[in-house]
Amino acid sequence: MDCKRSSSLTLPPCGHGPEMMATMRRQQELVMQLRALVLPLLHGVDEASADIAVQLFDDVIGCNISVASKLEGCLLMWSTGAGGGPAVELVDDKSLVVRMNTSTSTGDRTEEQAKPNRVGQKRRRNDKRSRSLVTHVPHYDGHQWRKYGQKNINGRQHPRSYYRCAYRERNCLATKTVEQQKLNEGTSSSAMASEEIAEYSVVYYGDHTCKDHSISTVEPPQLVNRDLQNVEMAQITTDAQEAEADFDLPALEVFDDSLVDWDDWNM
DNA sequence: CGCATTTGACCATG
DNA sequence: CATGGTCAAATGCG
Repeated sequence: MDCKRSSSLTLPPCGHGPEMMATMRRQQELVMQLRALVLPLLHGVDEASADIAVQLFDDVIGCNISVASKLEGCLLMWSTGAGGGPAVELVDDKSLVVRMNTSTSTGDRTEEQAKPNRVGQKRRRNDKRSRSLVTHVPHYDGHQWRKYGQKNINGRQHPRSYYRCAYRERNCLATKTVEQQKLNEGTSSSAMASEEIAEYSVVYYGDHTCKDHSISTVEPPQLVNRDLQNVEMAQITTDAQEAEADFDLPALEVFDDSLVDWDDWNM
């Protein structure tokens, strides 16, 4: 979906639309980062306060998303349908196509390699429940992801990476895509987007069903911590509060997985 | 050696 | 037919 976003979109009469949009985006990022910073601290100390904090953060973020969405709608009307690059958008659902050849979870992949016979591995990710956001730290969402693909999307500078939940063996079908956005293209609104850290647009698909720690008949996969080296990290373990920040990213990735629940983000 | 990532190919969808 | 999502062998790292 190459939204040929024209940087020369016709502005609404006030002219502050994109600027407001950028502000909303920035606000969203700040809230997310603040949340990532605060919640782990509260979690080990005061559970009740932590729960309230989770609610509050989610409410704030939800409000932000709602406003941004409406603002985006206004901007789109004014810009004659040119697709913008909003901070948060709901991916529309064209058709939700479930893969038709669901393999029998154990014995399919070993029997052949790269045969065109084995088909049906496709699933269009136009789920109504997808959530997207823009962040500097695309891997701090409290889940373990495993990368399974990368594609160059036409017209995009940076490739798109495809991740699925590392606990897929628990029938967790959550996936996400991470795509680096081009740094501030227009230099339109100065001084705000002038971070040297790249922005990533993260889109989540599906829900995590691996959240309950009650290991149900399936042992967790052997997750090696080596993905902590590259930026591809996401904390899940319960003692995640103690994670040292030996990566160059800010130590925002310390999330207890109970703190992240994107389920109610649909509007 | 076992694991996750990389990367090219396959294939569904529009 | 072009594009994007997924698979899986190859690769590399700890």
